[in-house]
Amino acid sequence: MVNFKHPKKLKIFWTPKSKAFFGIEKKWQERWEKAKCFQVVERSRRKKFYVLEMFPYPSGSGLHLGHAFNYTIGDIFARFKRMQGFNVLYPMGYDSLGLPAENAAIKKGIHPKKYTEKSIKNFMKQQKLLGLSYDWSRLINTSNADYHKWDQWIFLKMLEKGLAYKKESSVNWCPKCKSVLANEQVHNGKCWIHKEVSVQIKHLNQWYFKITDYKEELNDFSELDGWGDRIKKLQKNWIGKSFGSEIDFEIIKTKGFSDINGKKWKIFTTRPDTIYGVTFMVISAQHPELMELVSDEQKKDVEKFLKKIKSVSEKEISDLEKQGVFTGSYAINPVNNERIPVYAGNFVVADYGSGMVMAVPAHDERDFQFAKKYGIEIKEVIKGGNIKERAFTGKGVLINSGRFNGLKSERAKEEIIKFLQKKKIGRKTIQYRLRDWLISRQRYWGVPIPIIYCEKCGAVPVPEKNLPVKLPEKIKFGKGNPLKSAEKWMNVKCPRCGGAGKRETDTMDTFVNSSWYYLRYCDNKNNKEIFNKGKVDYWCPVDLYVGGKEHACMHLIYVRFYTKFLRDLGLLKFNEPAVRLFNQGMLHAEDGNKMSKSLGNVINPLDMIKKYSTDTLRLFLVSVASPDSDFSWSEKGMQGSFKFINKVWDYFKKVKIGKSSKRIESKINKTIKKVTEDIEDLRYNLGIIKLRSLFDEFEDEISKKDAESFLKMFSVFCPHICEELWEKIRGKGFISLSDWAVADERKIDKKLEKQEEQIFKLVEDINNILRIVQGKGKKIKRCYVYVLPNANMIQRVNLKEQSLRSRQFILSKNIVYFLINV
RNA sequence: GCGGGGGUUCCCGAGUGGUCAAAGGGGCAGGACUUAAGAUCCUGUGGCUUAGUGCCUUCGUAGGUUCGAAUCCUACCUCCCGCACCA
Repeated sequence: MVNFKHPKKLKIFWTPKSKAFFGIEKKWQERWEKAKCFQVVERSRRKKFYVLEMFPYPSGSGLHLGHAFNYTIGDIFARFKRMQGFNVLYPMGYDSLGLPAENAAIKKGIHPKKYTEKSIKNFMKQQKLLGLSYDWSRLINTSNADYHKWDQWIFLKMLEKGLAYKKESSVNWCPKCKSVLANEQVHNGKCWIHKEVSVQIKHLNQWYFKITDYKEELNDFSELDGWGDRIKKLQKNWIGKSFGSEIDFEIIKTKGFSDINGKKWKIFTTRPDTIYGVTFMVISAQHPELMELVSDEQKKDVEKFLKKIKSVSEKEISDLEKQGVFTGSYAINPVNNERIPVYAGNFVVADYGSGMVMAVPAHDERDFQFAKKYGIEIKEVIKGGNIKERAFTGKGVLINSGRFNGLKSERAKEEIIKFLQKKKIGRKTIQYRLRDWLISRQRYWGVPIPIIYCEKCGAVPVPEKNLPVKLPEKIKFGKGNPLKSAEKWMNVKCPRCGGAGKRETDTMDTFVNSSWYYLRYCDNKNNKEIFNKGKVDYWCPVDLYVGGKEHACMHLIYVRFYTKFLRDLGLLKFNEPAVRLFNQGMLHAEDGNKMSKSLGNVINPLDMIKKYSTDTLRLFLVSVASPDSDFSWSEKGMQGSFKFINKVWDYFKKVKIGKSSKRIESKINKTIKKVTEDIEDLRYNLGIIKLRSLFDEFEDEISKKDAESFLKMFSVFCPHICEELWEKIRGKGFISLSDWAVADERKIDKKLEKQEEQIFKLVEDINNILRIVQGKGKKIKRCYVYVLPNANMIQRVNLKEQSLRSRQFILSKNIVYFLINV
C-alpha cells in the first residue's frame, strides 16, 4: 500500500482546485540543488551527451514564455538522456553584453553593470522555478572580464593569422544606436533594433573579421545532417555562392578615343552571352571610388544626385525607383571596343562583385527600366522576346553578336569566356554574397578591442599577458562613444615603444561572445587558458542545440566560423559546433497575434506557474503541438494539462502497489517503446498523448515496476510531482537520476490487444442496441450476454474493474456478460 | 520578385497510399455522483439509416494517377515566415 508521509500538509494538494503543487516544487528544487544532482564531471567511462540552449540576453523584464518553451524543450531532453545513462552536460549562461543595458543607463541612469547583475539574478531565480536541470556550477556570464578576456585573446589570434583587419569603408550606421551595424543587422534598410530608423551610410575606419576566408567551408553542409533543411537553406542563401564570369572593362575618363589608359574594372556577370548588348555601365552610388570616375563637367550633377538619394531614406527601399546620373566616364566593351557610358545608380550594391555592373537593358529587367527612363539604347542580342515591351531574360540564340551569332546561350557563354580568357581579359569565377564581418561598435557595454594606437608604431595589439582589457566603470553616456569619456583609461603607454598611446575605444559586436560560449561551459573557471583541450574533447561538439530559427544567418554562421578558426589554431578536433540543431516554433498569444506589450496579450510564465504549477506549464508547452511548429497560447489547454496532472496525482494516492495484470504489462511495455522513440525524435506531444492513453488504462492494482516506469517517463515532463510520487511509492533515490524505463518486448501481447479491440467493438455494438431499444420506449437497466466458453477468444481478457475470479463480467455499466459451462 | 512552411471534422492539433468519419486535448450536449455548484466518471459530438448493418458527404479549390488518396502528381486560391534591386 502506498504510504503517505504528511497527510495534513498535503491536504491542500489533494484538492484539484488548490493553488497546487507549489510546495512540492520548491521542496524538490531545493533537494536537487542540495544534492548537486545535475553537476557533472568528465568521466570517460560513461558516454557523454551535451544539451545546449541558446543562452539568453538577460533583459530587465525577465523570462518570457518563449524562453520557458525553449528551456523546457532542452530540459526534457537533458533529463531523458541523463536517465538513459549518459553523462549529460546541460549548462546555462548569460549573453549579458549589449544595448539594452546601455540604453537603461542612458534612460534611467543605472550603470549597465548594475542593470545586468540585477537582471541576471532575476533570470536565474525564474529559471530555477522552472525546474530546469542545469549544472549551475558551470554558469558563464559574458560581461564578466574572466569570460571576455578570451574574446580579446581570440581577437589577438585573429590578428596574428591575418583574419582581423582594419579598413576604411562605407558602413551601415544607425543614428539611434549611434553605432555601426553588421550587414546581418540591417533589415530592409532599417536597423534591426530600431525598426523605424533608416540606416545611413558612413565612411569609417573599422575592424573586420575575415569570415570570407571560410566561405567555401561554411557553404559545405555535409556534416550538418542533424540541422534542419530550412536553416541550411537560409545559410546557403546568405552565403550566396553563385557561378559566373568576370570580365575586365577598361574605364576612360576623357571624351577622346585615344586616351585609353584608365583603370580596369572587373565586372561580374552570370550572362556573358549578352555582352554585345551592353549599352551602359552602372556603378553603385555608395561606392567609395565613385568620385574618381566623375568628370569635372559632371561633378555637380553627381553630387546633386547623391544628396537626393540620401534624402529618400524614409521611403521603403522596395518601391524606390531606379535612378542614376551620368558620371562623365566611359567604359570600353572588350569584345567590340564600343564606348559605353558609365552611370552612377542607386540600385547597384556597392560591395557585391566590384560594385559596378554591365547593363544589358534588352535582357535584364532592372537595366531595362533604367534605360527607358534615361533614353539609353536597348540592343537586342538574344532572340526570343519582345524587346519593345519588356526585357527578355530567358535564353535563346544570339544575334547582333559578331562572330558568336547563331550560338545558343549556354554554348555562347562558354565560347565568349574562352575568347576573353585567351586575351586575358575575362575568366570564370565564383561570387559570394557573404562579406567580412564588421565587428567594431561605438558602444560601451561590449568587449574592448585590445588595440593601442601609437603615433610611432601605429595600431599595436595589447600583449596577451596584459589581458583582459577591462571596461572602465566611470564613463559618461549620451554623446557618441562613451569610452571616449574615460580619459584615464584611454591614454596609455604604447606597449611597443613606451610612448604615448591611446586605446581603441570601439568595442566588439556582441555576437563574438556567443560564437564560442559553448566551449567555455566545458571549463568555465579556467583562468590560464581559454579552455582545457581535454575537457572540450570530451564534451564537444554539442549533441543537441535548441534555439529559435531567427538566428540562422547571424549567430549560427558566426559560431560555425569560430569553430573552424579555433580548430585551425589546433584547439579543436571537430568541424562543426553542434551535431543536431532543433528550432522550436513561435509562440503566439491566445488571439493568434504575436505576443507584444502593445497588444496587451503577453502571458507571463511566472503568473502561470503561480496559478497552475510549473509542471503544468511544462506539460502544456510541449503537449499542444510538435515543439517545432508555431502554436497559440491557450489557457484552456493549460487547464487540460492541470487536470491530467491532478488525475495522475489522485491515482497514485490510492493505487495498490502489488501486481500488474498481463494487460497492463503489455500496454506499458508497448508505451515505453513508443514514448522513448517520440522523445528521441523531439516529438514530445505524441509521447504525452501515449502516456495519457496508457494512464487511462491503469487499474486499481499495479506492480511497483510498472508504476515506476510510468513515473519515469512522465518525470521528464513533470519532474516535481513525479519525484514526490516516486518517494511515495518508495522509489530509490531521485527519480531524476534513475534509469530510464526499458521496454520488455516479451511482455507485449499482441493477441491480447487484438482481443481487447474485439471486446470494445462488442461493447459498442451492445450499447447501440440498448440505445435503439431504449429509444423505442423500453427502460432497460441491464443487458445480459451469454457466451459459450469454447467459442470465445475473450475469455482470458481481464477487464477493467473486474478480476477473473468471477465468471461474471461487467462490460460497461449496463452490460453484464457471463461465461457458462455447458 | 526569390526562397521556405502551412491550409484536417466547432476550436487547437495528430495523421503522409488501404486497418480513416480520421489520434489526443479543448468546447458543447446528455447521463452518473451530489442538497446544489465545482471537481470527477461515463456516453455522444458530419448526415441518413439497420435486428446485426449499410450508405452518402468530408481533410483549401479543381483536375489527375491508382483496384483504393487526407496521404502521390498537376494547376490554382490562400495564410504565415525569411531574404530582398546580388547583375
